[in-house]
Formats: sequence, structure tokens, C-alpha cells
Amino acid sequence: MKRISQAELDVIDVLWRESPLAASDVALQLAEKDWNIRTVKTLLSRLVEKNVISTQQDGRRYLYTPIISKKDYAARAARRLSDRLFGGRAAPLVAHLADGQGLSDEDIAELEALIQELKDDR
Amino acid sequence: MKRISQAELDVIDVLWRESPLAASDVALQLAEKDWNIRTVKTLLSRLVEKNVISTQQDGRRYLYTPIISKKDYAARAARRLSDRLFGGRAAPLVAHLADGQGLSDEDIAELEALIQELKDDR
DNA sequence: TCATATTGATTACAGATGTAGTCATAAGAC
DNA sequence: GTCTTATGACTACATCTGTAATCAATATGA
Repeated sequence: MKRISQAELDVIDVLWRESPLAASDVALQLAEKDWNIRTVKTLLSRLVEKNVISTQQDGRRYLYTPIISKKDYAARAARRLSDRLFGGRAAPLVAHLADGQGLSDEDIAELEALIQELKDDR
Repeated sequence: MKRISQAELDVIDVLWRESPLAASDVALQLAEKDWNIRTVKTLLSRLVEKNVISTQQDGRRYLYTPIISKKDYAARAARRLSDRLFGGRAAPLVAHLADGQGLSDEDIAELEALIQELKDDR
């Protein structure tokens, strides 16, 4: 899979939240980015070229839908980061997250539950 | 801090393992990359420009040393990923790691210990 | 019906990135 | 002392990225 750039990620993220959408709708969702509609369209085209979103005709325009799921992308990204910077181990990664601005009590509870689940699965 | 590119990361990573090093030594450590020495030197120069590594004269050449630690960089990268793709929460990130090729028993044990520690710290 | 707005396609253009090449110089090999 | 080699400085060049502009065609509002 081709690499998704930062700006492209902002765009596909909108589609992950809701799709299919027309370019104008995507632009609306990205209002806070203050991008020209043309910019959004360029990014959508590049995502289509990269084969990570698909189009379907809707009258004179296209509706866009992600081809890869956020889940898959996120899993790949997480693994890449962990391989690259943490020797493939999860614990140091979590430790770093904890380190920075700290995990909330809720985060910790959630993690604990997750670990329990992982243990039970063995 | 300026963004560190993929190739640049490979280079600074060598320096994180051992430094200071001369360009030729860095190139040696990166043998598997099959890069021309000039490529390595270009990347080193760019890292210097970006102010993430420093130089010290050693006769006719430079020795390079990281200015930012791997720990700091990794923490930032982990947080960025988690913010960007997991709504800033650690648990889903770990869940994705677990999902892919699974965490080892050791990873899980390590995580458990870490969680315990985090809880104790509250 | 005519001006305007919208859309996809194509093009633009500066800066970042990957991957070197050239050049002048200095240090060794012999 | 010359030839080769290694070094830093500068340059090169294609591709990717961010950020649009232009163009031709169509839809729409007045």
C-alpha cells in the first residue's frame, strides 16, 4: 500500500467517520482546516490514485468511500511505530505514552481489562 | 522541531545506538541499506540543518551526535500516533498491536507490570 | 436565457525527500 | 613526490506533498 500523507490522512479520516461523501461534504467536515475546496479535491484524487478510497458516480459528481478501514490502517501504523522505535514491543510504547502527559484513570482501567482479556485468551 | 524523514530516522537511529560517529562509520552500520556514502552524508547534513544532531570537528572530518534523545523522539511519535488515530487513548493502540501478530507472553507480562506500576503511582 | 456556481480533469509550483554526483582539498600508499 | 582515497561543501534531479489555479462542461438561480 502506498503511503498516506499527513494531509491525506485528514481527508480519509473524514470518510472513516462517514461515507460515502461528495468532495464538498468532505470539505465541510474539514472547515477548521481552512483549506480551499480545490485542495480537498486534490487530496481526494491522490487518495483515489493511491487506491485507498474508491469513487462511485452520483450524477455529475463522485461519492468517495474508503477502501481500507481505519482499523487496518491504524493497526499497521501502530505496528510500524512499535517496530521502528520500540523494538516491536508494546510495553515501552505504552510506557512512553504514560510518561508524557500521563494516562487517565480510565485509560489505565481500560488497559487493565485489555490485558486481562489477552491473558484469558492464551 | 522539524520533522525527521524516514531515511533520516534510519540514520539518527544509528547514532542513538552509538555516538559520536563519523559519516563513514554511520554508513558502515547502515550497510544493509545499500546506500551510497554520499547519501548517508546528505542525510547527516540534513539532520544537522534540522538541528537534531550536532557535529564536532575531528581532524578533517566531523563526528556526529544526536541532540534529541531517542526516548524523547519516541514519546512524541507515540503520542502523535495515538492522538491522530486512536483519539489519544492508549488502550485501542495496544489492542491493535495485540490484534496484528499478537503480543508475546512476555509482552503481556511486561504490560501487566507496567499497569500495576501506573496504578500504584496514583 | 444568461450569469454564476459547481464539478472533475489537468496543470502549477514551492518545499521536502530519496538518492546521489561534482569539486576542491587533504591525507595516505608507495 | 605523485596517485588514490576520503572528506565536506555544493549541486542535481526525480518524486512526493501541500496548497492551490485554470479549464471545460454542466447545473442552477433570476
